[in-house]
Amino acid sequence: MPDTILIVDDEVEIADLIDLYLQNEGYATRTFYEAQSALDCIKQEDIDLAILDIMMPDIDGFTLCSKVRELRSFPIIMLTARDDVVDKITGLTLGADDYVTKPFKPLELVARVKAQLRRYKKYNDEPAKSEALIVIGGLEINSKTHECSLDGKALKLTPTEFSLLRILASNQGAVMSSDELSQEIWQDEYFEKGNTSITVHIRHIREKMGESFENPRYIKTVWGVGYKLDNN
Amino acid sequence: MPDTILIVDDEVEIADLIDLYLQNEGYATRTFYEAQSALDCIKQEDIDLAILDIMMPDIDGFTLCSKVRELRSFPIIMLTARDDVVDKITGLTLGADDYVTKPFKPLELVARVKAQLRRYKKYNDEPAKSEALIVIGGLEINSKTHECSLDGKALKLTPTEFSLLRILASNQGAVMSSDELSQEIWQDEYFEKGNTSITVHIRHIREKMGESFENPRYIKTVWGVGYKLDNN
DNA sequence: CCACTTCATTAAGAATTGATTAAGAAATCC
DNA sequence: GGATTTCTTAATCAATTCTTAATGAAGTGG
Repeated sequence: MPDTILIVDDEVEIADLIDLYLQNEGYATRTFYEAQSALDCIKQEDIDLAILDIMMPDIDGFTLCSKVRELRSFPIIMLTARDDVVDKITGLTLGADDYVTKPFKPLELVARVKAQLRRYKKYNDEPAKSEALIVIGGLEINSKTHECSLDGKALKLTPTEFSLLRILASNQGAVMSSDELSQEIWQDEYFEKGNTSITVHIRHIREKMGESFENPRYIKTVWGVGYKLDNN
Repeated sequence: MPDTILIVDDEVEIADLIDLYLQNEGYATRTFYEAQSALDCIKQEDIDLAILDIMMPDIDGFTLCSKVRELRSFPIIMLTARDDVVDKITGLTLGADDYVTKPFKPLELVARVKAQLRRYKKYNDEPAKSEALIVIGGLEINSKTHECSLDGKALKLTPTEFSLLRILASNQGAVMSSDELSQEIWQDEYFEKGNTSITVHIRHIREKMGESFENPRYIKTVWGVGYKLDNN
């Protein structure tokens, strides 16, 4: 039995586009162009994941998200028009599990749907990128407050340094190449520049963490491959 | 087996340029200068990613994109002449996954191709995930963390050594010639060099595993043929 | 047993890769 | 708009890693 995805977006073409893609991937879909009937649907049917637009005429996505959360605990992915940080933080607080900004790439959305479903079904799976608080040994990274501390002592990181560390931490143990890291940090803009600066940022982070390249406690260099962060 | 990239652009030089670059990267290519035969190709062959020009005489790229999407769900990268925001939104809505504006830097396009394929495969290649950890007897190879251990004791392998061992392990029991191993490790660059160094790498691995050539526990030499890894 | 092939071993230098540093761009903040 | 922070670039340096080539040992067939 395929997973059922709920789609709510007042922009008909967008909703239908998502619908098409998810159906092509073998999911069952329930598509609504306004919030109220979507809510009714949730009460009656078994939904595995919801994709909610934030900007909607009758109810805004945040309210809808809250209402859904009162009823169910399946993953929620929010669609937002711009890369609005405030929206992002608010949304995560309200119970959304992931964020996609419009205009989005359909296959990326599909990928995130798959990722969320996988994570939801297997609790032991790696933590999601949107996980607010990541703790690895004495290292704490709070995406919500954008704070970071090592052994209880606050680390003052620049934006790029923070992103880099968060990405490494949320893929704990996994080796990531400079290419992958660049792509994660800068999304699409990265192609216009090289990725040599990753090593510099790594160095700065290590410096602030009091780590040396020869004897790292957290950030390890894997020669010829990339970097990884773990607590071994 | 390399990924196959479909290229459609009525400007012959552009199409051929892209073709050349992608072939140099080891991709298989199908290049067309008009849309119709490209569509036929998609129906018949296994394509992993498409690069479509927007401005074309017979069908415009948007229409082509939609038609492709009705059939397949691999990533699509669109080429646009101007940096037109409206086009971008429209294109993404229609199902393109990325955008490159002309004139573009060939290596940037290549980078985007790689990025899209990586993202797509990450969520669509189940086998890749399950192969992350290979266990043969007391030998453990973790591709994700790039760690390797024998009887619980960590082995510190160089990149090439790791690749070599991983390839042998993932073809457990099968004899592989030096040629095959070279090809697997270095993909296409391998033709530029010989493959005599395989024996040296094998030796280093054996040394680190505490194996001797006369009495190997895992890596066996098959005279006149190659090497194999098993637990007999 | 002897030529011939194939693999093992070794060591050196060539090539690659990451670290480090500093300076100039770019972005951000007041 | 000027000052400050942050980021990127480029050049140099240090280390790791790879390849080559020479020599020796082991298998193979006559």
